This record gives sequence, structure tokens and C-alpha cells, in this order.
Amino acid sequence: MKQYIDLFKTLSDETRLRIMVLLSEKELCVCQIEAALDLPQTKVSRHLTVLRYAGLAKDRRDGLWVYYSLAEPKNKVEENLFECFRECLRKEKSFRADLTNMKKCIARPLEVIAEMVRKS
Amino acid sequence: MKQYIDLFKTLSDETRLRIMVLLSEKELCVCQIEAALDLPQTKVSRHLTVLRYAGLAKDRRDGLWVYYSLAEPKNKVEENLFECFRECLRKEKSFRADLTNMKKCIARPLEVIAEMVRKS
DNA sequence: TCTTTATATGCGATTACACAGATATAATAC
DNA sequence: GTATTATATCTGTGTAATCGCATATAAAGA
Repeated sequence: MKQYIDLFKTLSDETRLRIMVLLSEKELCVCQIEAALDLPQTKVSRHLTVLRYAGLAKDRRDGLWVYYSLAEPKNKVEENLFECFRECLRKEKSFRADLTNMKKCIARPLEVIAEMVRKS
Repeated sequence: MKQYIDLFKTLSDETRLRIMVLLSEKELCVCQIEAALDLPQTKVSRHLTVLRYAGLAKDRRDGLWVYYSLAEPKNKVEENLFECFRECLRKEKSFRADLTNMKKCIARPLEVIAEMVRKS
């Protein structure tokens, strides 16, 4: 039972839910997430850690850059929810805006994105 | 977006999740829920209020007794989750125990159940 | 009306969480 | 080695959620 409570608790935060919808579109670098959501680095990093700890996201390092993506669903509930992120949530106006912004951001090279978020 | 955050927040509590799984089996009177979960009256009542306020459960009064049941799902995500409650969660050991206990409890008349929980 | 009974709510204490800001870590380049 | 850069973590603080306990409400019966 605890696994499900933790699952819902993890998803019941605005930042984390926004990140999950982004990741359900594609793998992203931390600085890309910061830029897409216009959130400070510590905040994004902390919530990514929570998602990783909950087994909802996984990370992969490539030099200085760390990429996050959705983890494999651990049960039917997660499987269903992941599908909801892809099929339902993304149609929501606010999530749609995040996705649009994300696509605009990732058109630029990582170095440019990183410098942008560093200055803001 | 807020509707989904609230949805997950509502489900991220042990008592509420246990109640939701019970209600996904059948409509239940408050005292039946207290008996099935072996929880104090105020605790059950307060969480039922939260579920009702979140639009996940609805109530129906019949004299002194108040019955709760699942509300109509308001969107695809809720629809999916309600199905998970019926199909997946109930197979979990701990939820299974709740359901078994619930069935044992509701075999007795409401008056007997109410007196039992009153004395405990 | 007064009592009983089932359920709901108000209140204070405790606990859990998110936050900002500062700092630490890890990888790269020099 | 040092400097730089991307990301992670620590620390203190405010806020929100849960709890138990006491009390209030609503319906029914005497």
C-alpha cells in the first residue's frame, strides 16, 4: 500500500507534475527543464531528486550534463498514469504551455540554455 | 492543472486510499467503514469530508445513517484511477485484508456495527 | 419537549513539506 | 594543481496537513 501512497504523494506537487509531463514527451537535460518551466536550479534539482527517489524518473550523466527521463513503470497504476500524462494531461492548457515553451527552449544548444538560466 | 494536483494530494493519504478501495467495491455507511478499517469515528468522518470535497465520493443520508459511494469520474485520469482501484489495488495484500474485513462486517445489521465501533 | 444516536466540525499540538539562499560535489579544461 | 560550470545537497523558516479530543449538528423516538 505504501508504494501507492508514495506514488500519489510524489505526484501531488505542481513542480513535479509539470516535470513529469515534460519528461513524458522526451528525455531532458536539467538546464532544459529549468528553462522550460522558468524555475530556479535548486528547485528543479530537488524535485528531480524526489522523482528519482520515488522511481518515477531516472538520470544519466554525460559529462557536466545530467539527463532525466521517465523510468519504467513499476506496476499497472504507474503504467496507466504515464499513459495519462501522454494522452490526457498534455491537453490541459497549462501543461500545453510548458510543452510549447520546452520545444522552443531545446531548439538552442545546451550551452546557450545553461547560460540563460544562470543569468535569470 | 490544479485539479490534478488536488486529485493526487487527496489520494496520497493512507486512510483516504483505503476508503477509496472499499468504496470502489460498494456503497458503504460511515459506521461500516469505521468497522472495516478499525479507525475512530472522527478520523473516518474527516477523511470522508475531504473525499467528498474533492469530488471523489458522494454521500446520501437515510435517517441517521449516511452512505458514501464513489462519485462519477470528472475526467479521464479519474476514470483510469477508479478502474485501477477496482482492478489493481484490490489485489494488494493490505487492501485485500480491508475488503475481507469489510465483507465480514457488513454481514451484520447496521445497529450492531454502530454499537461495536461506539464501544471501541 | 428531551434523549439518544450517527455523523460532522472546531481547536490546539505535532509533524511533514516546500522554499530560498548558501554551499558542496562532480566533471571538464587549463 | 586551479578555475569554471552544471548539478546536488544542507540549513533554517514558514506553511499546510493530520491527529486526538471535545463539542456541535441532524434525525428519530419517547
